[in-house]
Amino acid sequence: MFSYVEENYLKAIYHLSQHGEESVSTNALAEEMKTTPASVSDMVRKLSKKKAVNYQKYRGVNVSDKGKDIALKVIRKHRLWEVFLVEKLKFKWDEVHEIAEELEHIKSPLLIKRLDEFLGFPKHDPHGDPIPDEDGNFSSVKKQPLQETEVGAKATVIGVDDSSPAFLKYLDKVGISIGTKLHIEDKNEFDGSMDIVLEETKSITISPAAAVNLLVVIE
Amino acid sequence: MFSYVEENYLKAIYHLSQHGEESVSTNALAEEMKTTPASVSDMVRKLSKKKAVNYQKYRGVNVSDKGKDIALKVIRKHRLWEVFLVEKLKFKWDEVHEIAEELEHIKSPLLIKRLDEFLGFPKHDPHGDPIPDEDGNFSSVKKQPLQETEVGAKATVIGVDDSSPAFLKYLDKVGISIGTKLHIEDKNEFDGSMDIVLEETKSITISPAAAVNLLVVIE
DNA sequence: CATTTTTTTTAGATAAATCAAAAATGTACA
DNA sequence: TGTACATTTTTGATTTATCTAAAAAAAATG
Repeated sequence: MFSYVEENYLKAIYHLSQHGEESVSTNALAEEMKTTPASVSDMVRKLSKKKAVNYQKYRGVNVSDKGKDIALKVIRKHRLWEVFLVEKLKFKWDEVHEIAEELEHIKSPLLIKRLDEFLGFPKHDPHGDPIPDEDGNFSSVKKQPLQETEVGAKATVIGVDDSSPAFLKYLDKVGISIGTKLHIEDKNEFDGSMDIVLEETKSITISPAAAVNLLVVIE
Repeated sequence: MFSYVEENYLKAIYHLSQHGEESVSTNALAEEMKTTPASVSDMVRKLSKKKAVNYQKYRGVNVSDKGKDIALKVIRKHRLWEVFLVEKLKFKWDEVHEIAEELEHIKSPLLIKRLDEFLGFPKHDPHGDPIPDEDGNFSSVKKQPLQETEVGAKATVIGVDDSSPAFLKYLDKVGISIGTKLHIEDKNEFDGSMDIVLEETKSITISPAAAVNLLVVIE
């Protein structure tokens, strides 16, 4: 139905219209897709003929309901594969994007259903971005840096902002990984460090530098 | 370097030259690839220019060392993904081929290295076909039906020939899956049934109908 | 509001993979 | 050994995605 390339265009149009203008310009799309405005014009006309986008010459473009559905399915696949790569194959957070760009175009819906199940129905990818469900709905829980979470809250680690080897090594050392549940005991005013309890057992103190880069959702 | 389509041609040429003639005809390749002889002619000329095949007009075609290397890498990926689909995602043996046809073209060599590791370095796919290693070498152990294995032997289940739901359900019920280790206690002459011990603990009797469809390697 | 600048589209070309029809080559057997 | 049949290649076209250069439209500016 839709080619690999068309899927990528739809994903890019959806992406750009999400953070920023509701109507996406040809130039902006060309930059995102690393191609020329001329190619974008052609492709957008084609997607319009297929009813995947709303488009009027010189007026920018936007995904239609149909296009949005396709874009969200691709995003769902991308993020599930990222979880797989990090959690099961031990890739680092910053190594997975390129591979997931390929994997996201594998067609079988049953494959994705089974993968989702295998991964335990994750709601966020390793970057903390939400994974849409089969119908394109996002989980309502919002990610936030641990730093901004108040004392007394219980939270689950869903990802990191900083994926430097040093930080990942540190997390490994103190026993934090995706899915780790934690309880915030106290914030120390004088240096901003936080006292937290991991999995109701291990107490640690975490620096503000680490806490801003650790993404959690509140339970 | 080589496109998705070129990889498939190389795989098909390698495949056909394996069981049968050493030189592959245009018509045979067209049938295998579900395309026309005209298309095959074009592609083969192109692969020849790229030094992936040895080819002389009207004389058939064969993979070069370079082409063989590519074909084996694709086969390795295909079979590793099949193991993943069956063992981890609980697909049935006969559902995985089509999906693996897509997955085999994902490029990242690191992905395959990690996948191999994650799966425990399997030597055979769920159909009992050997998985080439990174250098294209096949394991020397040969698969055989349990039926042909002699009394006293210790063997490991590597796959099945029959993937009907009924047979798979039966295997599940008696506790046989890929990797199950078994010891052959006795063969009963009168009906050809076999007494075997699974994982050194569970004794069962298996009918000849089941034993011919169960593929094992001897340890 | 006319002119310049920017953005976008169109036109014409190219590369990859394909096909149907026509031409060339090889094989078989009478 | 030559003709008929089968196989293979070539030719010319088509589709998809892309590009450069040129034209058209919209936006910005004085």
